[in-house]
Amino acid sequence: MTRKVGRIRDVATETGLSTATISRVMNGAENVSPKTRARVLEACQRLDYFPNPAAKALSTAKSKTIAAIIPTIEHSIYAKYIAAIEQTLAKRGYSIVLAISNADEESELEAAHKLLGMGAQAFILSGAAHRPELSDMFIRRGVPFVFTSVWNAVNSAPTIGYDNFEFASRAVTYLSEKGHSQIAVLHGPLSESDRTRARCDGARSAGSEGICLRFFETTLDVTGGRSAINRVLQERRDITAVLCFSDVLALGVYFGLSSEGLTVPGDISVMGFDNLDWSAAVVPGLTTIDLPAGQMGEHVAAQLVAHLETGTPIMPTKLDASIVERGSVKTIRPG
Amino acid sequence: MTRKVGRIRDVATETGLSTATISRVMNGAENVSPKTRARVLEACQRLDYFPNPAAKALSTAKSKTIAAIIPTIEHSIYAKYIAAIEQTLAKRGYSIVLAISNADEESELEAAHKLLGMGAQAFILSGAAHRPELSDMFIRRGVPFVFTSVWNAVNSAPTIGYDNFEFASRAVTYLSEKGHSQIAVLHGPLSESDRTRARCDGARSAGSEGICLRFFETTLDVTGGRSAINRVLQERRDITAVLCFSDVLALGVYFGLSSEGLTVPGDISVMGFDNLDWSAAVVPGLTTIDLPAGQMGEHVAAQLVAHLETGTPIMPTKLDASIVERGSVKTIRPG
DNA sequence: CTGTTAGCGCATTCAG
DNA sequence: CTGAATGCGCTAACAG
Repeated sequence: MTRKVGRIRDVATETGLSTATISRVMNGAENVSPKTRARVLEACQRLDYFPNPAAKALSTAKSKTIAAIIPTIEHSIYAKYIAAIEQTLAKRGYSIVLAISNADEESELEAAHKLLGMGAQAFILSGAAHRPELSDMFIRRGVPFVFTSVWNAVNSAPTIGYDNFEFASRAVTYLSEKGHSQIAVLHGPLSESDRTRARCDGARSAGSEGICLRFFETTLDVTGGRSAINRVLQERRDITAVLCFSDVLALGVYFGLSSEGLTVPGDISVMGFDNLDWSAAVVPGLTTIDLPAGQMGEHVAAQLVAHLETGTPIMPTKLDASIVERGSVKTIRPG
Repeated sequence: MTRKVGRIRDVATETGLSTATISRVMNGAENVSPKTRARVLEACQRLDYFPNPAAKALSTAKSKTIAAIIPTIEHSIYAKYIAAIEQTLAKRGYSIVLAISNADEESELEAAHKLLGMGAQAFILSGAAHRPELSDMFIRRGVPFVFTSVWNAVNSAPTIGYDNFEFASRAVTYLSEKGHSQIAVLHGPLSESDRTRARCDGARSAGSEGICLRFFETTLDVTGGRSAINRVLQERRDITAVLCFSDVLALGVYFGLSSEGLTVPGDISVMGFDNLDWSAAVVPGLTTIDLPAGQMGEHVAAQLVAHLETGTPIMPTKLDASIVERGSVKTIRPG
């Protein structure tokens, strides 16, 4: 078996030029005569030459790779987010290396270690709860990082995300304006996500004015939504609306309700969180908060690349979301 | 600003040892005295030393990185698959770099180029339709690659996946055994996926024996399922079962049917493909094909790493799937 | 058990 | 516009 791939030196001897010139051509430097450039390009083609990534990275101290550590990829909202990051990065010549922490701070730290050791130039994290060593590590090494999916003005590290507290509060307000005063709030495991905790707090903050909130924790999937709504029905038949902190939960509620012979919004109103791609297609269409997951991904990716390339400081960014009104919430008493 | 990170040489001078010894310690070589090892480790800690990934990669010609190019990440089935790959690779000290091709062969080729230039040591592709240059490129460079999500015994490249043709055929057979002879088949865009084409062919192959199949192409999402079932109802009121080549489509069918006042499986039986995590939670539970997405991810990742580390040849692997029977398919005339 | 010596493949001065 | 020389940080023989 002959040598796997050509090296810059092969191209140099082949063309009778120096490696410096080849390098110039490969990197699109201006100061190369068109003739030479053409000759080099032709030889590269012929020898199937491809600059060695490791050598290049070593020489330039740039791997063109950005790491993202996410709690899980199996919730569509994260899939959308990752897709946006990848597309944005790709457009700028960067790649994304992925790690999944399973919402565990320890795994997150380990993953960060590993990805640093893989040459990631910057990090995209999720949420606000992390091991303190995490930031320390990035700061010591001068590796830029940003937290997403949350918004925290006073955070020491830049944050690009949205205010979960506010969104939840807004959702409750919306529901109360529709005349609902007995509201069940369905949410995922509090222990796993600071975003969930923030949403619960936000809901509570809006709920104090004469409307009664009941919280139900469950697993963050359709099955969880179903079992939670069953608990709701058992405990509180006076509930008129259920706010789900994920559309996935809402879907479970739809089915749980229908299997009890109850209809949405006739018997109970349902509101979601996320605005997943199917939220418009269910019957009735799900009224939900349109989380800017895609937009967030684009923002983080774009800003991180800009920072890496030109030193532009990373701007803490607070993304907004609106409530998309569809058919799942009924007005109980007008005005 | 002082130097970002310590280098091996710093640790060497700090401890009064040679870089070779430091390197030995960092790589867990046996032939280092415990005392020396401890001293080195301590110094690494203190100097916050971390081997430079690029230098290491250059020296060893190993980046410990594997690339996956997928058509889309927004279908849960792929998310599950990616998660499995990531977890398996992580356990073995490898990372996954991701690219999304949007089911476009041209983008796929570009992405492969880019990821090669990032130092990926192996490639995980999806489907069987690719630009011929793709394989050429990998072969020339001696970069291992495998195709997934499909099964093709005669493929030149190793394949780890399942037989879409067979699964679809099996699904139709299942339905016909339940007494259904007028079946609508809902599928995504034929032009975008060879797996979809294989499934259609498979269904057709099983359909020849006195049962009538009608194919409906639509977009591969819940909305697509809804609109397709409407077309079905308009064109063929004699249909008793609909086979969806994705659970996502089936969900749309559920809602489309219910909004027409039809019930599953009372009026129409529905069968899916994928067995997504919510398929058991919908009402009625969705009878579907349990695609081994997670298993497939583990297999590919494990085999690729084994091949990279020990040269174990990659075994073409055909994964099986079973039909999980839940409540969405009714028996029309008993056995 | 530890040190010395070469590269790995490329980018980048500095000359010319 | 092009070439020669040097170094990026680490691993891997080869000595001792």
